[in-house]
Amino acid sequence: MDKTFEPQSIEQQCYQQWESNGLFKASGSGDPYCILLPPPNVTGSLHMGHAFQHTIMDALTRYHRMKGDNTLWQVGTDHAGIATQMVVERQLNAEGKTRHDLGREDFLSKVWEWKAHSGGTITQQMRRLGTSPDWDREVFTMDDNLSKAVTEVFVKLHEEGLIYRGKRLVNWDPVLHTAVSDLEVVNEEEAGFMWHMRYPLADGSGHIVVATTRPETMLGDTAVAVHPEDERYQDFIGKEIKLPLTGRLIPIIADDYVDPEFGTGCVKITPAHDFNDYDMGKRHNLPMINVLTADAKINDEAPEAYRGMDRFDARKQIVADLDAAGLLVKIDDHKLKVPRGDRTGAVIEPYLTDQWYVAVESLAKPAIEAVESGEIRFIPENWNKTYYQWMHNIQDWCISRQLWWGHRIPAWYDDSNNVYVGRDEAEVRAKYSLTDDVTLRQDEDVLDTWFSSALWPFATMGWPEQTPELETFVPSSVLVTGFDIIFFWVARMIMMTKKFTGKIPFRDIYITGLIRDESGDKMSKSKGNVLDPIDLIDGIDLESLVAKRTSGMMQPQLAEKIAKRTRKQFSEGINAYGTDALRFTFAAMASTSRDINFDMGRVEGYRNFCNKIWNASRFVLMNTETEDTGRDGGEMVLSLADRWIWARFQQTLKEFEAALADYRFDIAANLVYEFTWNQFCDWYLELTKPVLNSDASSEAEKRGTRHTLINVLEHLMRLLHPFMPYITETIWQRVVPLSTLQLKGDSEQPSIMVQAFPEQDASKQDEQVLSDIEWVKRFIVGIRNIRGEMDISPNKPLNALLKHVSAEDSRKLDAARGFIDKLARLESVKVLGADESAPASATALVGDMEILIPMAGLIDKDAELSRLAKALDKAEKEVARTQGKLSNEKFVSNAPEAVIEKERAKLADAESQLEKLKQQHATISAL
RNA sequence: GCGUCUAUAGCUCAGUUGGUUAGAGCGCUACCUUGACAUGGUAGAGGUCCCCUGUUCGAGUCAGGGUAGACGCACCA
Repeated sequence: MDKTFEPQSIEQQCYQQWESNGLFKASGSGDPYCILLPPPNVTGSLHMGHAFQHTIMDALTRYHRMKGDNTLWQVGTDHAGIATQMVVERQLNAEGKTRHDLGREDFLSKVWEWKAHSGGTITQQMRRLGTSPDWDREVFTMDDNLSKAVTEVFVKLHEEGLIYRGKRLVNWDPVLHTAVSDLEVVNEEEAGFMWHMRYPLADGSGHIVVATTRPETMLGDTAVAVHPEDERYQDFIGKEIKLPLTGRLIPIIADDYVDPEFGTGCVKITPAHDFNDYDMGKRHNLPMINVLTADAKINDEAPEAYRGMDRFDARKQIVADLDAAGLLVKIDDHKLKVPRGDRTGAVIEPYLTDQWYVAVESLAKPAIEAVESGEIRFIPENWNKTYYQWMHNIQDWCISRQLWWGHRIPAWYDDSNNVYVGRDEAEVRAKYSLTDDVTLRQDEDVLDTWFSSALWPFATMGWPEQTPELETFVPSSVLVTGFDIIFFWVARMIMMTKKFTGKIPFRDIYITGLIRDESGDKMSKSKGNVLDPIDLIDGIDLESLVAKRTSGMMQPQLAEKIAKRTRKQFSEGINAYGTDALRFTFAAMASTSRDINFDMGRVEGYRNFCNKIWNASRFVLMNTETEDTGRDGGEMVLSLADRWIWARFQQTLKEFEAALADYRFDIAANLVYEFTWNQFCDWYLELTKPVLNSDASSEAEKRGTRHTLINVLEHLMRLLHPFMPYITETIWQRVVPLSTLQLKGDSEQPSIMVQAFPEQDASKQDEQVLSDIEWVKRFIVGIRNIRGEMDISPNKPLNALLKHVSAEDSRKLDAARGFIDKLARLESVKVLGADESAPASATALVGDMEILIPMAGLIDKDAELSRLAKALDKAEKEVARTQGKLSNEKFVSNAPEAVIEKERAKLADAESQLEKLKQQHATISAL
């Protein structure tokens, strides 16, 4: 084996082996365990959030597969209507064309072409991460069977009246020329203005001043509203205004909605361009005048002067014209929330159009109940509050999009615009008895991408066919996802799955935190702080990293700053840490926190951990590969250390599985890290050396230790495998032939990933052995302590004297003498009788037992005195603390007996220590 | 406005139902090339658990109030 772990030399080959041997498939036996991959956009490439979530999903999948469950990780990608269409349109634009030049059909075949060519990026990257979904079941949301499910759901919901078409105000993206749902609009506060404009009364008797942030919409005003009880405006209610620039007459109305405190207390009402005004327009039966075109230019409803102007140019012109007419009162600075499309960043317009909607109220009810009843569980639990809050106020879902790429709406119109919904044109004709002479044209619109995503839990299992998978893997076991798509996706899956299968889609919803950079900022291209998980695996040199971070920027002026920052932070580029280190980092960071600041230091630390595992394995193999490990029988004697490491392994295993059951991957990761490094490497491997290297040990003892070394390592590899698939597989391949494991699966090409997870074995949990080794450790550490602080070379053999040795101490000493001599490097150990006096010595305490290292020629008096002073101080504080507690009458009468007992024991310990330390201090001082 | 979350070592974070002297990794200090590993070993330093008040025998943990920050939903034209 190489001296250091080289991940790149093993990973890819390892993965190909697993995939080509079909090891990712559900076994078909055992309890079903299923995870649905949140389908990433085909346009996407793997980011840190994916890598994090995929690590969690893969760890769960591998763990349950090894536990013997019938484990399926269902994989697939999403057609991502808007995102994908934008990518392909951008390519066309670069050639100086638009999608309209190609026409719908040709454009769509271009998109399919793009998908075939570039759509596989993310799934290839997932393979680099070592993920183990069943690739043979990979699904694309526009596959035929998925499309069939989409149509089926649409038709059924329509038949039940839960999908309807209507003319309403929608969020309109004037760049994309499509409606978007509320969720696709982000409202950010921006600096703007409040214009105060004078509206003259029609009878010339005066005027009223309205305040607005959007003066250009005045072209579509159909009323001015005041509060019914606003004393200032009582006389105006019912009068008419002559709307400036248009000359239209509009009424002054009274409505509770108006806040008299805000602005002037008079609101211009534009029902076709504002959601609140729309409602008011309905209440008062106001006309709705749409003054905008689909790309947000002024349309022909407006006076000729403004027609064809962009909305923002029109704003300037209208303000100027009002000013010129003496109607502009003032302009105040004003902060306002500006709605922008989450894809385009364009300012969204409320826009009056015909769209398709899902009436969600009746679907929401059972979806709320599924969580309230505990049938579906959020982890961490408080996310259910977010869920309820949204679900209780849920609005009808606008599902039609004026795009080309997506599931086309299964609705047809005749020449009189009567609408017919059905699975296809033939069915529509039959259903509505339409003869062939009636021409039908299909609705041009497609469905919101999230409509098909909502069907993911059952559509991927073959619905509407009644398949065995549908039976077995619905509900799935756990959904692992980020909180950003609870509404977009999670809630809608619950609604749709309940509706169409009667079952819940998943039992647990594990909501992960969001990966941010090391100082808590969101990773974004414009901040230049994005890390590519693949770069952490393979490494990247500085120049390539800078180039990557500064290329293709929306705002090129930021490039210089980003380059500078990158050069400072990664002066050496990024090392190749390997997949296992990256995965382990994600696992270790997966606490309940909602923001996770990604710290490169952690990856480096866990890369070192990989190396530690690698070298520990080298040590084990060096001592076992050409030796008898007891596979074929032969007498074996297990040392105290051998029995201890098994007991310690069992303890770790138990806690590890408990942590996984609670989705506490951070705890699980820390447990195995601690066991591997601090127990197995630091202590156990050292404890085997005295056995293996000593002529005094019998062949049976050596065999027992070799057997333990190889088999604990083999168990450890299986324990670590869900988090670190590559390194464990690689080492395991070398280790398993020497172990006594009963192989599962293909015996020609065995793989760790289909072996059984280590089993908890109560018979190996041995408290006595655990406490014996703790005693040994304290003994050894005590001596090392003296060496460290007295500056005695670790190589110098020492002679130790022991005082106050109990029968129990004596037993432990006998059992562990070989280990202690070697690890503490002792030349001799002598137990002093009660009446024997000791020479001046440095001391260490192990419980009541005192270890003395005679100072003659070795020890610096002052150093030992200061060491003792420190220990004395500690002991004194402890005595004072416990005494204080125990002398408190209230504590003694109120605290549970066990707690009091514990305090008493602590006090006794501390007092006896203090006594010994005082004596020792006196002895040394006297020298 | 309604709701959720966060604040612990220089940095990034753990700390279960209140009960040892509050932990880990990284970083830092000193020593160490010892035949698994310097991506290592041994020893060590480092904390007003954001602040205040309360409940309790006992609070990092519970309650109330504040401060600072993050996020979600709804929004006033």
